[in-house]
Amino acid sequence: MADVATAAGVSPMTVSRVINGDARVLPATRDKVQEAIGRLGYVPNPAARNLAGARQCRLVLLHTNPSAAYLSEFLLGSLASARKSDAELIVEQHDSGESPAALAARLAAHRVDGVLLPPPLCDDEALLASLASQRLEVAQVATGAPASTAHAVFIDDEAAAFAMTMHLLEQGHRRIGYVSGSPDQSASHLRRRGYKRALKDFGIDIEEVLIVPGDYTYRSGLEAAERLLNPSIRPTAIFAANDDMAAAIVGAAHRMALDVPGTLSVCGFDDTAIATATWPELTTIRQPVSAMAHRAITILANSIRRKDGSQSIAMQRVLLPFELVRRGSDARLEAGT
Amino acid sequence: MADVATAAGVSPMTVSRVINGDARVLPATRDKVQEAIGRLGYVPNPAARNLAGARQCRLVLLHTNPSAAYLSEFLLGSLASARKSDAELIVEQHDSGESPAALAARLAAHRVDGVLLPPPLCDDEALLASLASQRLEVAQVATGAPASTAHAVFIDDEAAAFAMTMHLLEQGHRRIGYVSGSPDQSASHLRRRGYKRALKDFGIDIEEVLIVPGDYTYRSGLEAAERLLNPSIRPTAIFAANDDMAAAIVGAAHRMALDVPGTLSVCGFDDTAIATATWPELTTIRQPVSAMAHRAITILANSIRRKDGSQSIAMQRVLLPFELVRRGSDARLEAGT
DNA sequence: CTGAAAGCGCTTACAG
DNA sequence: CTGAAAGCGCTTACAG
Repeated sequence: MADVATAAGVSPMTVSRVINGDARVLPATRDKVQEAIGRLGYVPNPAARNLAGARQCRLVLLHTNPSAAYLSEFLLGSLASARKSDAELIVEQHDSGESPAALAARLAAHRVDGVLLPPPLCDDEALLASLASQRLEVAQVATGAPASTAHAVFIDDEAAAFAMTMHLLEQGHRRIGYVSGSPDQSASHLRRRGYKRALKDFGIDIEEVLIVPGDYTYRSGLEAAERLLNPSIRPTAIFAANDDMAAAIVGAAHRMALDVPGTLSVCGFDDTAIATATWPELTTIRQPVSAMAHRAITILANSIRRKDGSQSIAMQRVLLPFELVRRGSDARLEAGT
Repeated sequence: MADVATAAGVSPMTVSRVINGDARVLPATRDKVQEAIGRLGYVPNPAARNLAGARQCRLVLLHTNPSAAYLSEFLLGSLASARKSDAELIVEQHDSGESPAALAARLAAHRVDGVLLPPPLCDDEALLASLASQRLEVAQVATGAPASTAHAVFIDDEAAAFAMTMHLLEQGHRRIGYVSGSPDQSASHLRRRGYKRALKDFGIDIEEVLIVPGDYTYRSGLEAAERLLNPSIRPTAIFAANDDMAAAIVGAAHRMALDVPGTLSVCGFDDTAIATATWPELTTIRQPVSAMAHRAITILANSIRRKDGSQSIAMQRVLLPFELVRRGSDARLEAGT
C-alpha cells in the first residue's frame, strides 16, 4: 500500500479511502490511485484490514445432514457471497446430540458474530433461543416460520405447492397423491397446505388416503410409493414434497412396470441435482438456493457491521421467487386412462 | 494476549510460545499460561497471527462440475482441515471455457499460494503445466497419474477394482459386465485394468462386449444398462466405475423387472451418498474422501510454509487405503440361474 | 529458557 | 478533501 501511495503521490490514507470507496476523494485523485493500483498489481491484505478495522465479521454456517445436493449448492453460494462481503465463513456441523451449551462454547471459541441456519436447523426453536441469548445475529434460510430473533430468507412454499398442484390439475389430473415432508420442518406444513388449497379451490374433495407422510429421504419416498401405488387407490399423479422422494417414486413405479409419465405423473420440489439425474427428469419447483445464501449472508454482514449504536435494528424478512420448472415426469391425463 | 501474560506473570512472548507449542518453555511456565488462557477464555486472533507471521497460507480449491455428493464431502473435509492447518481456503470454479491466462490472473488476484485439484481437474495437463509455471504448489487428489510438478493423494484404484471384481468372482459370477468411467480421468483406466486383471487371474476370458463405456453420469449408466441388460448378452453381475452409474443400472434393471440382487448383482465405486439412497443399497468401494482432502491440505500448507531456502522439496505421493463395503446390491450366484 | 523491541499492512479517530 | 499519528494483536529476530 505504501508503494502505491508513493507511486500515486498521495498518502497511504488516501489509498485506503479509494479502496474502501470513500465518496469524498476527488475523482482526479481517485484515478491516479486506481492507476497506480493497477500498474503495481496491488491487492489489499485482508488480514491487515481485519486487524486494523473493528468491522471484522465472522459467520458460521451450521448444518446437519441435509441432502448432499442441497448442501453443496448452498455451501458454494455461501462461500462466494462471504468472500464478496468480506466476511469470514466457517462451516460447522451441529447434530442433535450436541447440547446448546457445547455449541455455544464452540461458537465463542471461534469468535463468531453471526449464524447461518439452513434447513432443518432453521426450525430448531431451542437452538434459535440459545443463539439469541448469546446475542448472535442469526439468519434462517428457507424456513416457513421466521423467528422474532432472527432474519429470514425464504420462498413462498405454500404458493409454490399450490402452483404445482394447479399445474397437475390443469393437466387433467383429479386424483393427485401427496407425499409430505418431515413434520419438524416448517416448510413441510406450508407445502401440504398449498396442495390442499389448490384442490379445494378447484372444487375437488381431499382424499386423506392420498396424503402420505414422508421425511424427505429417498427411503421414505419408497415407502410412500408402496402405499400410493397400490392398485386399489393409485392416483394418476403424485406430488412429493421434495425431489429425493419424487425420484424414489419414479424408481418404484418403474419397478412395478408403470410408465412415467404415461401412466403416472410425478412431480418434486427443490430442483436439486437428483431432479435431472432420474429418467425422465423431474418437473419440480426451483428454489433459488444460492441466491438465498447470498441474501442471508449480506443481511448478516450488514447488520453485524452496522451494529454501532442503534442496537436493535428490525429483523429482515426476504421473500425470493420460486419457479415451476417443467421437465419430463408429468403429462396430460388422457381421457381413457 | 496481554491480559493472559499479566495474569500468568510472564511476557506476551511466552504466551505466544505456549500457543505455538514451543518445546523450550518450562512445563511449570506452560501450565501457568495454560491456566490463565483457560480462565480468561482467551482465543488467539488469526488475523493478527497472519499479519505478524510471514507464514500465511492461502489455498484455492478448484472444481468443475463433479457430482454434488463428492463435492460436498470433499468441501467439508477441506474446510475443516484448512482451519486446523491455519490456512485460508477459497473455493473457485474453473470450467473448460476459461483460459489458463484468465485463471492465472484470478489466482494472482487472490494471492494464492497453493492449489487443490480434485477430479476431474487433477488430470488436466494443460492446467497442471500452467499452474507449475506460476510456481504454485499444487496437490492432485484422487488422480491416477501424479504429475512431476505436483503432490498427489490417491487410493490404489487398480487394486480396488481388482478387489471388487474378485469379490464378484468369489460369489460365483463368471460373466461380469463393466461400465467404465470417462477416459479423460486417469483413474478410469486404472479401474478398468483392475477389473480385467482379476478376470485374467481367475482364468476367465474377457468378453469385450461386456465392457461398455460410461462417463460417470447417471445418464451414461442408463445407456450402458440398455446395452448390458439386453437378454442376448446379459451378464449375472455388473460392476460400474462409480456409484451414479451403478444406481442407474439398478434403476434400469427394476424397470425391466429384473430383481437386484436376485437376478442381477450390481456394484459401484466411491461410496458417495447415492450408494445408500438406492434400494437395495450399493455394495461399493469406499474412497476416504475427507481424509484425502485433509492430507492434500496438510501437504500443501507444510510445503508452502517450509519454502524457506531449501526450495525444491520432493513432491509427495500419498497412498490411502480403500475399503470394500458390502451392502445389499450383490448376491451369490445360485446354481440354477 | 525468557524477554524487550520492532514491525506485519492496514484502519480508526483526529486535524486541518 | 487529504494527511500524520497511533494502534489493531500477534510474531519475528535478537539478546541474555
